[in-house]
Amino acid sequence: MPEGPEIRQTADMLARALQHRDIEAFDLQHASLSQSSHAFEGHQVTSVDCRGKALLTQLSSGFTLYSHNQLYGVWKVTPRGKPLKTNRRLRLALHTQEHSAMLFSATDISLWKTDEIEEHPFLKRLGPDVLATNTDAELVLTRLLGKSCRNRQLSSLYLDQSFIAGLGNYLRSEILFFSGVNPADKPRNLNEAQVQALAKNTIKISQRSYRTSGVTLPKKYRPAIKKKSGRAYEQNRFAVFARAGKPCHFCATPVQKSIATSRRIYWCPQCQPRSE
DNA sequence: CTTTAAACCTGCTGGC
DNA sequence: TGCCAGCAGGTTTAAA
Repeated sequence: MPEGPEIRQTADMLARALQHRDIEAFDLQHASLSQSSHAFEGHQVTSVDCRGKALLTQLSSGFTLYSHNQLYGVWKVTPRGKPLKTNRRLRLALHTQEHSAMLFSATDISLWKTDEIEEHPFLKRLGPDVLATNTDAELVLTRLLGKSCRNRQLSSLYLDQSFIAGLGNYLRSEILFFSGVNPADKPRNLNEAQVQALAKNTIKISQRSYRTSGVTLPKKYRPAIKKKSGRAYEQNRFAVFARAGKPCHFCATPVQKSIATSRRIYWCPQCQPRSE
């Protein structure tokens, strides 16, 4: 169940386990890989990167593995040979001397020649990755005010991967909230300060989520929580997302919930008034 | 051009 | 306990 920050952490995890290590064994379960042993046999993983929510595992064979987790795919890394308890369907496993990296459940998997990966139809349409080092607030601002974005509702724009890749449903609610803008507004109707805040927070909140493994609510608004999982943790990850009816941390007004672009969205009517 | 609705894939949860 | 409907942090497609 990943958005950009979670996918980037997965890429980091895979890189730690696989990068520059010999692939000693592999298991190609997914149909699209059945004739692809040559890409893995006797080779190494050169790098693991992500573009939005797509993972790109580059191999020394000159091929790059494209995989997209969608809602349900998941990568697991274990010490080599340690059995893993799961009912999920294994799609792909790469084993180094020390580790096993296994991809479960994902269906969107394909192998590309590295120099042709840009031809992938999904990658071709992506905007800049929100967590890429050269993506900054200025770039987001430029895109917000660009022709194809400025007249669209923020609620729609902030799920569109061609605007900024890696944004997703919880980041949408959180970024709009911290920017004090209403989901129904459009970039062209915001004032200067609002667009600037929005651009800045798009980067800031995404980076915070990456750094904290998915927590966008600043520490000072959260009770001390020991475990990085469980109900208390889940209920205090976000400022507004999944907090319908609960008091806004800034003004105590009940958080609103509705459906926008077929997905849940949350906002504070007091902190995020319409600007039109 | 922009928005909306439905469909698809798989996994998990909650209600009966 | 078992089954099923409904939902999920995603994406594509067609249609309005």
